[in-house]
Amino acid sequence: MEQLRQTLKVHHLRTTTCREDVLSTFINKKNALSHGDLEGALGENYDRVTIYRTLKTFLEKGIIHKVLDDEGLRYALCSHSCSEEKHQHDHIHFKCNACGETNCLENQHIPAVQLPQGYKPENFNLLIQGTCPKCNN
Amino acid sequence: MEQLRQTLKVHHLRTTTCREDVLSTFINKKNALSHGDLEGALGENYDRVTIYRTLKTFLEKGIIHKVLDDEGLRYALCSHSCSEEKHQHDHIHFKCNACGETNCLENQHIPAVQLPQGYKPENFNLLIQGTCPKCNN
DNA sequence: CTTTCATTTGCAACGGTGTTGCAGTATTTA
DNA sequence: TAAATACTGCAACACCGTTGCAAATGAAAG
Repeated sequence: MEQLRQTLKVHHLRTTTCREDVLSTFINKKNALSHGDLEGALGENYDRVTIYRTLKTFLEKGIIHKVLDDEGLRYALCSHSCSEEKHQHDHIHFKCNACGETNCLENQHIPAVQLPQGYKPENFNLLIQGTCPKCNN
Repeated sequence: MEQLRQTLKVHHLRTTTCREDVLSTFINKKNALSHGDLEGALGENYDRVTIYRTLKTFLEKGIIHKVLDDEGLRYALCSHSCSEEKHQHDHIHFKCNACGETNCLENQHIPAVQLPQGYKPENFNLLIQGTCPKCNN
């Protein structure tokens, strides 16, 4: 709770109940969340637009990052605290086709890829789809 | 032209001008296309909805596949003809942040990833963002 | 504690995306 | 050429994400 405020303060954001709630939702549910998920969880307390703006702000400040799967856009906490200037996201996301959850695989890094001449890579994003341990029985 | 019809026939689709035009657009422009791109190119001739349905049909038949980047959804031709049953897409997409184009890197495959216990992968999707050869000067 | 100022929120409205139902049209097959 | 089937266009709709503006809230200073 105090830690939430600390996180917001570090990123020069005012502490508001919406931001606290969104942030703690990300921390509690560990998987990636869509705007719709958050609206489902917090929608009675906050306006749609406010949640959109909160996500946008968190994105810009490097608190969360985008996660893409074939169904659309989600967001997940940045593990290694990213800054507004630098986002380093060469980690892997796993989407389970059974339960639908998408998770970051921490500590897993994307193996080096040999690109053809002239390509200058800056960001890597690997999405693996399949079945997760929970659903794999 | 005759080849287009052949492609449609192989997948048990009726040859219509819309399908021919959409397919030839994919073949001519080599990069991944969004629905909006196609609507821009063909929108005067066909209804929005028809283009959506054409894309959906091509997806199901394995003629095209989805390409995701942080701006949304695009589609690209399947190189190794996929079937309705099996889609194998362990190739790499490169999105240029300068010109905005997204391309499939043919012949490039995603290196093996060691997943934690219990994860059963089925599909791999690697998006690399950076600068492409055309823009890299 | 109160005042002030900047930031944040809620509301209303809007454009874009993608889907569905249905009637009419085009394509295939025989 | 006719009949059956598949495809298209139109209208309508739900959902996603954004913007402008007025009101409310938080931070900081007196």
